[in-house]
Amino acid sequence: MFPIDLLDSAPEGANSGAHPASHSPLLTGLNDEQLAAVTLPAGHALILAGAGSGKTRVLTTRIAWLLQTGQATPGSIMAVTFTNKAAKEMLARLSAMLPYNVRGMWIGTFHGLCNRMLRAHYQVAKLPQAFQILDTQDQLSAIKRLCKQFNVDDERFPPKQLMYFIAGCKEEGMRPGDVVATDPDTRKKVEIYQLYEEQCQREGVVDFGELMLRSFELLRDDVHLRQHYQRRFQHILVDEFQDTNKLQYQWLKQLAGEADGSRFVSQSSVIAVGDDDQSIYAFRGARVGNMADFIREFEVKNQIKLEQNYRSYSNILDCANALISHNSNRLGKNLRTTQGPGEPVRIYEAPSDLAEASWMVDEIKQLVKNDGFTRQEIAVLYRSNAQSRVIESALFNSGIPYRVYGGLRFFERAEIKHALAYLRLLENPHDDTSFMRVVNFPARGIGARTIEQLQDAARSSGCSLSDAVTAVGGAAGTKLQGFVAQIDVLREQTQGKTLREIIETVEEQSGLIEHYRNEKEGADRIENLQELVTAAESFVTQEGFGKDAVALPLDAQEILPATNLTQSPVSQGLDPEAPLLDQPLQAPAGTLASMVNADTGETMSPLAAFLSHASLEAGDNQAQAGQDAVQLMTVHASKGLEFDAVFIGGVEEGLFPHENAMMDRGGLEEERRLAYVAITRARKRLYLSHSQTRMLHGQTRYNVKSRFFDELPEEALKWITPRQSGFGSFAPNSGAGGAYGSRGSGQFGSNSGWSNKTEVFASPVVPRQKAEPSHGIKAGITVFHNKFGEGKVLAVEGQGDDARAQVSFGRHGTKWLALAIAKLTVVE
DNA sequence: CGGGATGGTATTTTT
DNA sequence: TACCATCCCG
Repeated sequence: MFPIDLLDSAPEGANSGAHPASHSPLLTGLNDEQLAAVTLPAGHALILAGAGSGKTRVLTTRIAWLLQTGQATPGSIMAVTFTNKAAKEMLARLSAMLPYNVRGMWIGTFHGLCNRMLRAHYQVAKLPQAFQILDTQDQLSAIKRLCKQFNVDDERFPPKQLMYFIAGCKEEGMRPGDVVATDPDTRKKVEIYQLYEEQCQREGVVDFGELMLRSFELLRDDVHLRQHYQRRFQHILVDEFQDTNKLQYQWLKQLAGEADGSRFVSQSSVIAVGDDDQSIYAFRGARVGNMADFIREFEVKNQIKLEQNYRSYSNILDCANALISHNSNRLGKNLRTTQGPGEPVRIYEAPSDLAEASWMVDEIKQLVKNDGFTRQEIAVLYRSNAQSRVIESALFNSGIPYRVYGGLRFFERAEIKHALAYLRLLENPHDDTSFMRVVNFPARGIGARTIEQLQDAARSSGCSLSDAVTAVGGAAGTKLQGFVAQIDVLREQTQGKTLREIIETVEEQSGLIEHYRNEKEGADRIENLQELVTAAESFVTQEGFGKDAVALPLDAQEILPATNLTQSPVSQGLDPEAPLLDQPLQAPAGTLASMVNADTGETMSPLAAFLSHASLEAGDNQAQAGQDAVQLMTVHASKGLEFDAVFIGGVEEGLFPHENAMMDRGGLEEERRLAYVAITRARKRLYLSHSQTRMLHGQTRYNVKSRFFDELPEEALKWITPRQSGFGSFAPNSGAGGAYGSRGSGQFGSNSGWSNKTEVFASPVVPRQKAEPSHGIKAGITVFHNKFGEGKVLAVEGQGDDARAQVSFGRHGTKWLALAIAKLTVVE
């Protein structure tokens, strides 16, 4: 578990000022900014929370303060986050702070809360009660299936692209009818989007985007429901607001108030907490602009900046501040600390990616052996996953334990998905995605031919695959009916059983266990299947279903029939203002039996709840915690974490900033924010490194150091002398190094960096260019190439026919070109 | 139905 | 280079 911030270890004197309100133990230790944020008066507010400024503490303390001072009841509070991790964190802190149960409050992820709402009002939302949630994998296979069905040319319309299109539309709040399609390609995509929607509706499944959009529409279109929730949630707190997309913002607006002409009128208090400088998810629909829109549309009076940083020494913060100041259109913020300057930020230039990795390993050894750092507190960050390979192997070879973030998560593993598919079919036999996944797994002699027949039958009668099995004749049909019968038997068998028993029965009876038992590499998979039982068990008992977004018995207020909502909830004998103080701290085990939906009187089965949980929380993304291991992850994955020592590798043009990011508008600025996030992860020591050469896609690339180096304050940096051990083809000549010391980055801009490097790396491969060559091509000038267009010359080497130049062509990348062959014309 | 060959493709990612 | 998805064949 990684600490989210350092506030708990912040110096006691951080807030010595006497505040009248600080009599409450809740408020002690808060600095002025934090105190102001926590005790904000009713009304909308924006809290601009810098990295390491104690954002989570402010959020949770705010909620606790509202409750403690009687300004709010648990039922009137909603707190939204993006990740389950953040939601859990908030819940954990709150239950530690509050003397009573946090249950009554709506705390969760956007999707989790939407799910909760849709479960409660599934009829109004026109969903089956047992609707299943598709994750990205499921969504893609659903689209592939649809495309095959309708003979969509998957060359012209790759399923992946269609998925992005559909998800993108939903993020913007657009149904097929809302998309403005001017070209035939888009029209076709919209058509497929429409078909996809019909398919999902028929099968009773919703994807992540649909969860959000359907919930939004529910609020938008049902005035009683909307008013009910608006009245209920007097305090809405949004975490990581800079990451919200258009639809999420609209959803919040529905909850918060009504449009009145051109004005937006709201009775509740929306507190948006975020940091525009840490907005790094534009590529998946996040809209930083929501912050400005929020200020304008909600007529935000109170804006508070949390700029006091409790994490890093000032050299690190100076780097972060200086770097980010190169972005325009910021809301503006400067991190400060009372800690001293600390050590300088170290910058290392490696001759190759191998050498870079090997240097990191040496440095890590030093940190652990001499400087008292623990491996767990050391992180290696990189821009793209491909970079991890060399670092991993270097660490592996020197026997340093490490842990890589990312990769498949628990609920995404194939064997788990298979088991879940069976379970889903018990709940909802019309879930064709699940049907397809397991109809022939383990193998039952049901081949592609048979499936095609079945799909044809299902399509012509407009029913689900499960319902169509009787339409297929012959031996194939018998096999299909056998499968459906098997599912039916399972459903019968598991009736009234506990969740544990259900899963065990399904894993055994489906033949999954047997299948993996016969497989060479099956042992791990069987272990995972057993782990699934354990996960379900702990879901039922420990979590008590309160954690995640399932309809809770205590939420009976929400589960009112829509028709009754014309009356006040109070008239139903459900007082939304009733305090929940007298409720038990922990929900008793097996509370699910009491999960009655007041709407229909139906009970939400533990299985249904668990399936929602499995879709909404894919499980830990981090490998086996526990041992003291160095942490490897992308910069994106590092957001929200912090470490004593941080290495950022591959800080090179083309990689960081990434060349692909440069193509879209604002791409460079997002890359810079990404670098800002990376830098602010470090507490005590920070290393930035770049390499002259790098193996990428099986080709050696020659990269120039990142422009970001030029944006860092020289006083805070220390340029490390490369070691003299030889690595790769660009090993420095022995004795030629040692000239690095502390040097101004200003004297070599990104274009001239190379020639300076050659001073140190006086290798025969990259000789320093002294005399002006006759071809007139030299570093720094712009040239034109027939195929690649205009490019900047980074370096020139060799003479006569051997002469070659390294040219950076922007979107075409950086290339070495033989001047005798490539036709380069000098531009101007 | 499964295995091997082949070819296309390689930021970032949560729900 | 390395992974993957798809295809074709036994």
